[in-house]
Amino acid sequence: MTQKATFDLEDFLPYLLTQAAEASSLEFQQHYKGRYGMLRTEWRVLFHLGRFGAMTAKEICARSGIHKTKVSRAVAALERKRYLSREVLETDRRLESLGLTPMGERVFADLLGAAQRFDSAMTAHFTDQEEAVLRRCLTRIARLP
Amino acid sequence: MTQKATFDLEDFLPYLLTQAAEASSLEFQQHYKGRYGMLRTEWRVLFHLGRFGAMTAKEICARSGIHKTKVSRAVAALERKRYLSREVLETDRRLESLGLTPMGERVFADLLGAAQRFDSAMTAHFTDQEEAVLRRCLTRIARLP
DNA sequence: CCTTGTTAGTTACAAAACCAACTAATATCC
DNA sequence: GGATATTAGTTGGTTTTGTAACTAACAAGG
Repeated sequence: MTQKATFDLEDFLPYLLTQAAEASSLEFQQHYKGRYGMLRTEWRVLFHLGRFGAMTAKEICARSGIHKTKVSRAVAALERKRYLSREVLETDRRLESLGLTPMGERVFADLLGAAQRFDSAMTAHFTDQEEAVLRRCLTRIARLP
Repeated sequence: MTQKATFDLEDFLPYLLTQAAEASSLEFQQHYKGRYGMLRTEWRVLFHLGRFGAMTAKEICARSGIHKTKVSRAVAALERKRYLSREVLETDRRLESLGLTPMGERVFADLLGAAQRFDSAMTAHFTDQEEAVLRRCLTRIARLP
């Protein structure tokens, strides 16, 4: 990219990314927070369990990159809401299999649909080519370190 | 974009945006946090003052979109660090002109350089065309609501 | 002027994130 | 087999954020 004479915060990619992320996340919050009183980490944990089936907290951490303390609190919150149930594994009693309850499954189905529609509405602003580039670049940035 | 059969969290744009934003922000944090003990809002306020010169807190809010309570706390923190000084305006004594001290200017110059290098290093992973699309899409998303 | 309304900025309190220490169960190694 | 180390998950204490109420200065209408 040709170098600019001035450098504003809007030219700084981490800033641009943060602004875009906040704008889109805030809007989608309405669905999981407004309708189900869930926090973002709870929604993400619910998603993983709904999408991939029962697993341990450790596996959720590995898949999502969320820290174990956040997962632990999200699991406790989802359990209080009766969206999730635990079962200690007899093969290794440190481990708990975490699974969605029928109610949790219904919430997941609802939020999954909302997420798909939200995503479609967002990408409708772009051409197929733009969207492909956007997703590719974001994926690469997310894996940078 | 052609519809996918399955929908994973990685396909959800707000999630992808958040992951990319966190990855890039975390890395750049080292500069302002590691070297100067600053929080992100402090860095952003410092940037605006360095880039555009002295202004009131209200103007920082308008330019940056940061809420006034966060600006208020960031200003107080920057003042404690002696990077910023205030001057009550006699024309309207509710207003304070906020400006960087010489030390604040030095910190700004250092961080500005770091930001430019960081940005260049990031965009080096993309073609000019990809970068243009990326920035355009992000800007549009950031202004969605 | 002098009540009423607005604006700039701060502060107080509650919600949430962060980090580090902790418990309980299992694995390892002599 | 028993001390030591690891691993899964939780909890406590501190920082940071968010929200809403607050103060001080100015503005406007009567």
